[in-house]
Amino acid sequence: MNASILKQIERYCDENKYRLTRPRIEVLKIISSNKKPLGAYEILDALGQVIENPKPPTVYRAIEFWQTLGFVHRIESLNAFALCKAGHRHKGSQFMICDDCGSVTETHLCGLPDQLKNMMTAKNFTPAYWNLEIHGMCEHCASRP
Amino acid sequence: MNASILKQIERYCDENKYRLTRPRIEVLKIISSNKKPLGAYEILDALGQVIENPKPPTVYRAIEFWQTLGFVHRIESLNAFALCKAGHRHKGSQFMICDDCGSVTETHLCGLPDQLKNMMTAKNFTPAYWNLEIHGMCEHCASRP
DNA sequence: CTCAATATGTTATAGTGTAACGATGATGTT
DNA sequence: AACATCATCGTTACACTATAACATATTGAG
Repeated sequence: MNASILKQIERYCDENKYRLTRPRIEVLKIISSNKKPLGAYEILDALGQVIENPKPPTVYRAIEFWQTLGFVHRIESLNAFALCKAGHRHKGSQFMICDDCGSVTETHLCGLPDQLKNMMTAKNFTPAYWNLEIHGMCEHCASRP
Repeated sequence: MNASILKQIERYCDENKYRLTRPRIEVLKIISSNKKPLGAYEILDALGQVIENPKPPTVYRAIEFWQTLGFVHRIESLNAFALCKAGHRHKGSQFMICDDCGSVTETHLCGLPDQLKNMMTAKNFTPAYWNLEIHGMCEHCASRP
């Protein structure tokens, strides 16, 4: 289901001379094949079924690689990582996190809301990147008995 | 300089029957007397100068207490804690984090920007609380050679 | 005073992340 | 092809962040 995104990422790396090494590919596959964000050690466990006895740095390095390229995001309040489903780089991330079922949905604004932009301007703060994590209850969980 | 905020918090706890115990007070003082957010173990070190050989749970319990009341916020992307300078509870936090000097400024919107609210509505997501951390460069650092 | 609830002290350990270093593999140049 | 160079990897060891569990102490209500 995320095959097209993976293809897209693969092509992006080819075109831009980023090396698609074994641990990077496997880590990306693991992250992309999960609906929910995964902790680094969950990724490590999964990686262990594909690569011989991997160690934490292997996972963290791969994560960092994908994060730098913008294809993986870190959900700070969960210490977890998720695939970015937007086909482009972006400086900001917004997540809706259901505290009931644990599902995480990313939304793409591609820019700070005006109200916030104004606040930055007022304080002469130059934003580089940002992350918004909204906890609450998703549609599905709200409509349950 | 944060004396008035501390007084305010003290009164709030008195009025609402929240117990102001030694570790809670000391931890709050430590957090409030620092301009920058502190890590839990930095707080622990500081606490050690006031209380005999404190342990991590002592710090984490006090932090959790103040967090629940809304007087202390956790900066997720820094694993650090800061005093909330608003005299009221709020469901959302916004921080501007200068990656150059490490200063952190909290702003108070008291509500999600419309653009985001609309997105929640569209997805039928019920927000409970949220946290926005904007990294970048502060006024002071931007105007330096 | 006594009970129940709340908070603490303490030990131990779980969970998350990184520094450091040698080995390996890719790339470009002669 | 041989070499130099740089990026990546494997591995060990450890640092940092956070919590479970249980015994003890303190508080407030009846």
